[in-house]
Amino acid sequence: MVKNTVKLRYLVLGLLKEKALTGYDIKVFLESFSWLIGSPSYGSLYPALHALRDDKLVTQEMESSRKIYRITSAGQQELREWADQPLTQETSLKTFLMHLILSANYSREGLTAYLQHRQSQIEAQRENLQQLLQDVESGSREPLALAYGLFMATQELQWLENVLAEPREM
Amino acid sequence: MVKNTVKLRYLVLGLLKEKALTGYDIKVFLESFSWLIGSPSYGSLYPALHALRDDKLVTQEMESSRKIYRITSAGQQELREWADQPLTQETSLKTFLMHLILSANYSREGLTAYLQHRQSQIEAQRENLQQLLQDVESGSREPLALAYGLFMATQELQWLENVLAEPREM
DNA sequence: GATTGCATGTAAGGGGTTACATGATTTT
DNA sequence: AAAATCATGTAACCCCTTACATGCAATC
Repeated sequence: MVKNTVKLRYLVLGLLKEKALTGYDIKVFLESFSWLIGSPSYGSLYPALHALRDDKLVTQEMESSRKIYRITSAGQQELREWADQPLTQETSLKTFLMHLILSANYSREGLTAYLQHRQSQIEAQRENLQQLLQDVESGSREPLALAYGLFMATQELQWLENVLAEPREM
Repeated sequence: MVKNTVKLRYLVLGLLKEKALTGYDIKVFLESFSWLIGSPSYGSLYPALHALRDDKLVTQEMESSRKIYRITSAGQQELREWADQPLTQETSLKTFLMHLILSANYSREGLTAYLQHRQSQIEAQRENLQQLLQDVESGSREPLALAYGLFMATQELQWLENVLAEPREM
């Protein structure tokens, strides 16, 4: 039975927009980010490709015993519609990085808006973490996790500031 | 029907080891890290607490219309066994942060080993990202995601180095 | 010619989210 | 007394992982 695999669906579609790839290629590329967001298993990746093929959003061709997938115009259409969606509150790092991977599908304005949305969200959470860290002081809490969160929040804000300041980098 | 919710199970158990909490308290605390790893929904959190209670790993008491959960000695035992497990390859940021939150359950040696494991993993992936970024140069790839990954990898390595250099911080 | 890496796939089951529901307590 | 926040819960459904399985291609 063909399932939706919604998140992966658009990630895969976005990668195929850049370049025709095999399932294996996609897996290898996404492995580069596994320390951040993990990497999808073949058990989800291949079914996702089959579903995209069945929905005519990608084509599948054999080439020296490898299956090359190419995005169709219908696929590009669907990807555009997906990218145009209003952004939700939820922006875990995983979701955020996924959007960065698909950033080629955004207009510069859309991308800027997205980055700013992320920025304000992290700013708020950073203050919250700072407060929590002060509350524990010499307490028995989990200061390592709080310290890590605070550090990474600060660094990501730095990165966002740099990227937003230099639009040509986008 | 009571399901297992394995990952959450130990996260919750670890938080309860520090302090008696309600489901709501746990949710609010984990929300502090939502920009990094998301936050579990109540639809998974409450069933996880019920399962822990049914397994006698936590106790449940009413207190002014709130349900306070406390870890039992059986729960502490199970948590220790879980923390003693050999580490797997998989170390997404989510898994890593989860371990940091539970760091109070590790011996200093165990924690050091875990941090070093993470360190060597990120070092390898950082080199890989660097290579990928060079390969694209002026190409049509997803340089924003690669740049983000590389930046965050570098920063996390910095953090790990600092923490490992100052054991009293742990 | 055997081992390792490339490459693709399926079935069962697990762990989670979404959407829906409810009520108590505090604040305006 | 209305609105917002605190607080808990369930059921359906979804997406993904795990474990298993296969075969070709390249290298030793």
